Amino acid sequence: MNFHISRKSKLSNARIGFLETSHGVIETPCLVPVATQAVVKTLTSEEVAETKSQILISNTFHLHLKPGEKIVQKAGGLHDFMNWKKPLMTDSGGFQVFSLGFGRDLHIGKMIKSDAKDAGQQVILGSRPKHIKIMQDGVYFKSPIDGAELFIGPKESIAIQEKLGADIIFAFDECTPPLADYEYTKNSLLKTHAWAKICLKAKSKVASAKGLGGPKQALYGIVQGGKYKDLRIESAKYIASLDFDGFGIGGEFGDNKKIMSEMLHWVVAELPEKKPRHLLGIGQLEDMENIIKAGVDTFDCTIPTHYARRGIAFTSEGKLNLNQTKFLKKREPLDKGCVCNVCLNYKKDYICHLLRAKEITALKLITFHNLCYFNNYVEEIRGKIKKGEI
RNA sequence: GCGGUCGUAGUGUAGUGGCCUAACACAGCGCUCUGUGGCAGCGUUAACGGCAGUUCGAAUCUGCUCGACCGCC
Repeated sequence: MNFHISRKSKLSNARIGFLETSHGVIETPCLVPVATQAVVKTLTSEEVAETKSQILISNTFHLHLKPGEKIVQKAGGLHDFMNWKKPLMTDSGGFQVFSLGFGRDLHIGKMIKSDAKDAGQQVILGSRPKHIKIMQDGVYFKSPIDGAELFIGPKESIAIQEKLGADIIFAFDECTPPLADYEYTKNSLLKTHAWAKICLKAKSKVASAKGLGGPKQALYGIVQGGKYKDLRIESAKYIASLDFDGFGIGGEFGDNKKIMSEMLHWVVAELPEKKPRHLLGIGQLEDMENIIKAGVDTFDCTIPTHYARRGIAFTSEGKLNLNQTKFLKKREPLDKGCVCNVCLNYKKDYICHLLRAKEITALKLITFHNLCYFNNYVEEIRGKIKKGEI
């Protein structure tokens, strides 16, 4: 993998870059749609390509469970398996350490809102999640399929990701819970750092016969540190000192936009200029300009696809909940300025009807539109950087 | 015409004298969702067919009435 920066903003940390992989080049900053189970839910890979999506991210944990990396490897790797010709990333499973652990116990996501804090819940040093065991060398999960104990540590994650064969893979980390106190976060950080080193060591230096894994596969380290400035900086410094091809920034980012930008600036200041930075799991429309201005090159987010399946379309008029009956009377496209295939061919009344009739095509149409809308939105931001506006 | 059964939120049901300020599911309306359960959660709107009576007290018992369904002439 190669990364070239073609333009740097004079007004911010924003930059235009080209990330070259063996499956093509992507222009950054760039949204990475989420294909957890080797599919962008509701769409075929060809349809995803039509939404101007440049790269997708799949998930190590989920694909390890189903269908298992051996099946994918036999199919020739993820690209062939899912018929996606462009670049791919795989997340390491580190997020599942949170989402299946404290996330599940406390019914929280990584973006905690202040009312949950008021409930007095906290994760302190010594707290243990109910359904998984976080150990020094990895994590014992319980398979949701047959309840079998399932161990994933840094070595295991890398081995799986090499078999899956994405262009960019991530180090195994613990996504720190947003309710974690300083001590827990610090301790968690040390684990993530130790695992980062093991991941680097575990990664094959020689290309396999099938071209999966090996030197062509880029490995990103992940910065944690929660909401604590000194820990974020410590983590960024440490991860940056290791021989990673790029960097992921994970964990929580506060509960408002201002804090998010601030936290990103702490981290980005410590990362090498020339290597790509990926922000994990963040990408609301209203966040995009800020995270890009903070110096983020790629970012994955479930918002466009996840919201689509709840009937919510993103438009220049804001979020529209197409379940609402008022849309049955609107004979107009989701967004009047959008030229995506859905907006050119379908109207709100029809999509509203499909949603209310529980027809799966509704989810597909909105997913397609939302991805187009998000990708266009990022494209516009790239345009602004090129024009020197941000 | 006679006999019987039954009428509870939009729909389907629960409740058979006081714990009913009437419950549940779905539908409706609104909100939440950031390294994804095509989920889920939260809030909210909304009903005892009608009229008399019995009773301290009626969705519940009685009478009449209206309506639906079934059976028989």
